[in-house]
Amino acid sequence: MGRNRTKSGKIRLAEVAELAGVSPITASRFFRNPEALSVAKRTRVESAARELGYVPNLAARALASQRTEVIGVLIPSLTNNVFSDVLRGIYDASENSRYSIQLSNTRYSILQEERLLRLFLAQKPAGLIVTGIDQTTESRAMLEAADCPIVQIMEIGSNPVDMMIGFSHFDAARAAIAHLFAQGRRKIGFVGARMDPRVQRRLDGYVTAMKDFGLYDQRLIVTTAMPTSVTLGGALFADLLAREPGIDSVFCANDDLALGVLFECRRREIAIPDQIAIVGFNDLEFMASSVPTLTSVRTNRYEMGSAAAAMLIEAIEGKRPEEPVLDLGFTVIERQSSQTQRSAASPRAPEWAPAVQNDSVTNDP
Amino acid sequence: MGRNRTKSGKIRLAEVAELAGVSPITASRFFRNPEALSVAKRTRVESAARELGYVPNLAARALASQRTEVIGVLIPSLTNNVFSDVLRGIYDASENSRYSIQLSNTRYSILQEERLLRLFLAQKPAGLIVTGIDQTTESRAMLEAADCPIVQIMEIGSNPVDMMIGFSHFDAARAAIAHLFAQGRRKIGFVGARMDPRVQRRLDGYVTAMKDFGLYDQRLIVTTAMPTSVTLGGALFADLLAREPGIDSVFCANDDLALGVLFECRRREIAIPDQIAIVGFNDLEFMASSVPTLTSVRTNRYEMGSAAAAMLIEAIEGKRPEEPVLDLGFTVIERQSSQTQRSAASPRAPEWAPAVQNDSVTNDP
DNA sequence: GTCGTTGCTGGTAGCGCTGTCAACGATCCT
DNA sequence: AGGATCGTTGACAGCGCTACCAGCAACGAC
Repeated sequence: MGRNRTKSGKIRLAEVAELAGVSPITASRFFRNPEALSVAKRTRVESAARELGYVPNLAARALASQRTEVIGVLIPSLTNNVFSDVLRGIYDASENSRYSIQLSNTRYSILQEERLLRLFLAQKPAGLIVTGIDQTTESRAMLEAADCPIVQIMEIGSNPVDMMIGFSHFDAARAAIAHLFAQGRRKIGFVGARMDPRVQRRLDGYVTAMKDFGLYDQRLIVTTAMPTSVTLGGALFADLLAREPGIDSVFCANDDLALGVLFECRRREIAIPDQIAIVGFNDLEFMASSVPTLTSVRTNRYEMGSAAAAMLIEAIEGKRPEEPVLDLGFTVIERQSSQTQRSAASPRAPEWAPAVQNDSVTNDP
Repeated sequence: MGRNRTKSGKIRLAEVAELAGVSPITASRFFRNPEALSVAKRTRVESAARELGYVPNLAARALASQRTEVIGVLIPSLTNNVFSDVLRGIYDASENSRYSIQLSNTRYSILQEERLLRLFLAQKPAGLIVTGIDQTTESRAMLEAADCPIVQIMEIGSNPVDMMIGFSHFDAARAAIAHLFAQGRRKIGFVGARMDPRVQRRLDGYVTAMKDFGLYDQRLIVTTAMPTSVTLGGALFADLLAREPGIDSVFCANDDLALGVLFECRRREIAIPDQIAIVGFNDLEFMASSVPTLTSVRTNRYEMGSAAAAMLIEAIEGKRPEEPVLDLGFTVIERQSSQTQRSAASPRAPEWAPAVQNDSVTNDP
C-alpha cells in the first residue's frame, strides 16, 4: 500500500473553467456567489464541476482570501456529559454550512485557554465559540480585538465580548433551593466538585438563597477541586453527613454527584426523600429512571450549542442578531427524590417510563 | 467593536528572515527541520521569530507544500461516553504535535461516513482515524487508495486498511458470559440497544458462548435499534422478564443499560445478585459506586484514542510500527452484581471507595 | 593536487485561488 | 440622444510559503 504522499492528479478551478468555457474567475464566483452569474454560465460551471469531480482547495482559498472557514471552539472538558451535548449541538448546526469546527480542550485552565486562543486567532478563524465569561485579562483583550464574531456559551453575564448564549447558574441554583424550601426542607446541604466558575456561581446562588431564607450555615457546604464523579458524590455526601448529621436535603452541583449521593444513601439505608431529599443539576438522562427518580435542574445544553453555532454563522455572514445575549433558561424538574409527601413504604414506583414531572418550575425567559 | 474582517498587520516569514539576516528559505527551514541549519543561524532565526511573535500561516504552508497538518477523525457519536473517552485520548496525544484534529460525526451511518470520508480525503489530510471495520465497499476503496496513514479504532479484525487499534468485542462478550457461567448462572439474558457493528459482535460472542455451554436460547435475547439509555435498559429488561421470568442473570451490551437494569430490579424488588446477576460493558466510572457495585468489562478507551493518535503521527512522520494491529484487550471487573456467594441481607457495602475488584479476568494480549 | 563528497545557503518559480479594477453591453433616466 | 447605471465578465497580480535545484566552502580520499 503506497502510503507515501505523492502529488495527486487534482482538478483545479482552471480545468473546470476551461470545460465550462468561462474564465477561472467566473468559475470561482460560481462557488462563492452563484447569483452573480447569469443562469447560462451558472449551469455550465455547475455541470463542468460535477463532471470533473472538482473539489476546491481550501488552503489556496484561505491564502488568497485571507480568511478561513473554520469556527474555533474552546471547551473546558471533553469528558463531561454536559459538553458532549453542547458539542453535538454545535456540530449539528454547522454541518450543513461551509464552516468546519476546530475544537480545543482548555481543561478548565484559563491559561491554557489563553494559549489556545492565541493559536486560534493567528489562523484567522471565521468565528469563535468560547466557554464562559471568566477569561484572563489578556484573553479578553484578544477577544475584543479579534477580527471575527465570537459567542460565549454556557452562561450569561452583563458584559459580552460579542454575543452570548447561556443561562444564569445563580438563578438556577436559587430556584433549586427555593423548591427544597417549598418542600419544607430547612437544613439543605451543598455538594460540589471541580468548582469551575459555573459551579461556583451555583454555589453563590445556593448561598444567597439560604441567606434569604435565614438558613445559611457554611458548614452545610462541602466542595472539592477534584473532578466530579459519581463516586466522589458519595464521598462528599459522607463528609457532609459526618459533619452535619441533621441535614434533610442536599443540592448537588451536578447529576453525577447526585447519583453518588443516592447510592450512598442506599448504602447507609437513608430513605429518599423521607430522610434526605436530593436535587441534582443538568438533568441528565438517568435522573428520570433512577430509584427513586431524581429531581434536577434541566439545562438546554444541545440548544445552547446549536443556537451558538447558528448565531455565529449568521453573524459571520453579516446578519448579526439584534439581541446579542440569549438566555436559554432552565427548568426545575421535580421528581421523587425531593417530594416531601411520603410515598408508600416500599414505593412501587411509576414504571421505568418517562420522568415524573409534576408542575415543574420553569424559567423560560 | 470592529467585527469585520480586515487585513491584519501580520508578520511574515520574510520579516523574520530579514531580522535574522538570512534568506526566507533558511528561515522556513528553521521551522521544518532545524537541524539542517548551522547553530548560529538557528539561534538567530529563533530569536527573531520570538521577537516578532511570528506565527506561520498554515494556509500558505499547506498550499505550497501540497499537504495539510490535519488529522481527520470519524466517530459515530458525540454523545456516547465511550467516544468521549476515546476522543480525549486522541486530543491529548495530538496536542503537542503539529497536527490538528478535524472531527466528524457519522451518526452510526456508514453512508454518512462515506460522504465525510470523501470530504476529508479531498483536503489531503496528513492522516485519518476511522471507527470500526465495517465501511462501505466504496469507503474501503477510498481508504485503500488514500495517500495517508490510516488507523481504524475500537475493534480489531483480520484485514486492516492500514493500522488498527482495538480489542475483540466478541472475545470480551464471551469472557463476560464465561464469568457468569463460572458463578453458576445458567439462564443468562442479553440486553442490547443501537446494535451497531460492535454491539452486534458482542451479541455474537454471547451467542457463541451460550452455545458452547449448551445454554443458548434465542428468547433470552432482547435488542432494539433505539439509541441506548439508562431508561431503555430498564424497559428492555422488563421485556425480557415478561418473556422469560426464570432468568438468573443479564449481560448488558453497555453500562447504561446495566444501570437501567439495576434500577428496574430495585423497582421490582428483585435482589441483585441473589435473584439476578448483572454484567455491563465498558466499565464506566459509576459502575464501581452503584449499590450493589456492578460487574463490567473494562475497555481501554482513552488508551485506544491516545495510542491511535500517537501511532498515526509516527506513521505520518515515516516511522511506521512494525506491527500494524494493536490489541488493547479488556478486563472483566468482577463486582457485587455478579457474585454468587450471598452477601449479608442488607449489604453494608465496602464504602463508597474504589471498585471491589476480586481477581479479575484480564485479557491483556 | 585533483576530484568527489558533505553541509549549509540562497534564488527561482510556482502552489490554486481570490481581490481589485476595468471593460463591456444592456438598460434606464432625463 | 447622451449619459448614468446595472449586471456580468475577464485580466492581472498577488496571498505566504515551500520544492527544487544550484552554488559555495570545507573536507577527505586517492
